[in-house]
Amino acid sequence: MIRIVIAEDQGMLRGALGSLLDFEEDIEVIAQAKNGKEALYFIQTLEPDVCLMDIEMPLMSGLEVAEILMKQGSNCKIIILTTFARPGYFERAVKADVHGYLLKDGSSDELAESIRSVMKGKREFAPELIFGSMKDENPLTEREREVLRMVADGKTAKEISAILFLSAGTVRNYMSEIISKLHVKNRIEAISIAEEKGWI
Amino acid sequence: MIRIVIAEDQGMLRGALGSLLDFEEDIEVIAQAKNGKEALYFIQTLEPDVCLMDIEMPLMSGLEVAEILMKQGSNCKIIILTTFARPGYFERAVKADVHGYLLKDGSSDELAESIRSVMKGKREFAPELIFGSMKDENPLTEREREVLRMVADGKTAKEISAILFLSAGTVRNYMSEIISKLHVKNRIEAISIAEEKGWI
DNA sequence: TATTTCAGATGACATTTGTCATATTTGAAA
DNA sequence: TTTCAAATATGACAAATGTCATCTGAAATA
Repeated sequence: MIRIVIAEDQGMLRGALGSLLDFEEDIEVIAQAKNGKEALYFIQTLEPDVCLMDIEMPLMSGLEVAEILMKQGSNCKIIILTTFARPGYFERAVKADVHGYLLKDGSSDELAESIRSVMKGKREFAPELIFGSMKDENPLTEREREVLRMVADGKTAKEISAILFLSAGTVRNYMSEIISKLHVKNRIEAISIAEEKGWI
Repeated sequence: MIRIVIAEDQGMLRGALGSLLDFEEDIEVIAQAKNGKEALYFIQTLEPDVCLMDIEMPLMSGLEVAEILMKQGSNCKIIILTTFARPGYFERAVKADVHGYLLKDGSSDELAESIRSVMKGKREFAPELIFGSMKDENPLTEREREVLRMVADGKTAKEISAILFLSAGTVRNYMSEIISKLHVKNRIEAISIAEEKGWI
């Protein structure tokens, strides 16, 4: 019997997947988490074989949970299940040594098959990701991402400079560099692109 | 037997809901649409009793489909099933005379109950919506929304003025007015707020 | 009819944003 | 050890953005 935990913040999908996977002869859904913290807790206390993990969840993202578990040397096999094929997310997931990265696009039958496959030690990655993975690397430095994240939050150069203890001019330079690197014409486009690619 | 069509672009949820609702004794899922156009086609040709409709879908939004069906005097009862409790969406849905507006947060059992209830002529609205509905009205005029949508798209005042045959100054005035109405400090915050509330 | 409202425009102004050249320091890589 | 990239800074400038007061003409409405 494969013991699994489902971590997914959208109630309807969480419930539906839970019911459907529980119908499978060899799979048992032992817990359902609605945010990252719950997921971490369930995995640490229940030690499931597999965790089906959404990325964008409240309190803690699925990627953060995977990274913590890796550091702790957990034996639970993580399968990321998400909507977006963002290269940034995928790369981070691979680095966190997840056993699968699937898109919320296939059927639940395929999902059950992937779970069995992962239990046998295989890795399951959505084909869309394999091709889109190596190209489209994040061209931004850590500092630039930090700045862009705050800009995306509506902060002005001056506010950011105060938070980061930089001069306002430096913050402007970063934005200029970001805009140039992303080949866009202003900060708003930069935000769109970076969010779309999962770079910030 | 209640004949239903499911319109939902996310494959996993569509499939899972389809399977689960089909397990119900009195419900038959006769078609699954993955975008608005398909949904419209299925409803017009198959004449289901109920359509479970997502809002944000490719090609045509669920709200557009509902509006078209109302104009055509369709008998199919529409139940909107969406993630966001945006007052803007809700208001539009009510005007399109939908029979239900539920959030993707409840369980699939509750969903089945709501479908039965709607078949009996009742209207099913998520309680979160009822309270959030009348307040938080969209303060923006049509023109302002138009401008803000383009700004959110990364366009500059000059580009927008060319598209709308306005002067660049007028576009700036609109943005100024928008920023003031939304009580924010710049265009980026204005975009965030308006998108969050479903105003653009 | 008189009044108000709305879309649109202008001009002036301050502020913010984006670009560029250039410089220093520091740590990592060759 | 030299070299290079990253982080930081400054100053100058152009362009875009945000604010305000004011104006017109058309449409709605009291």
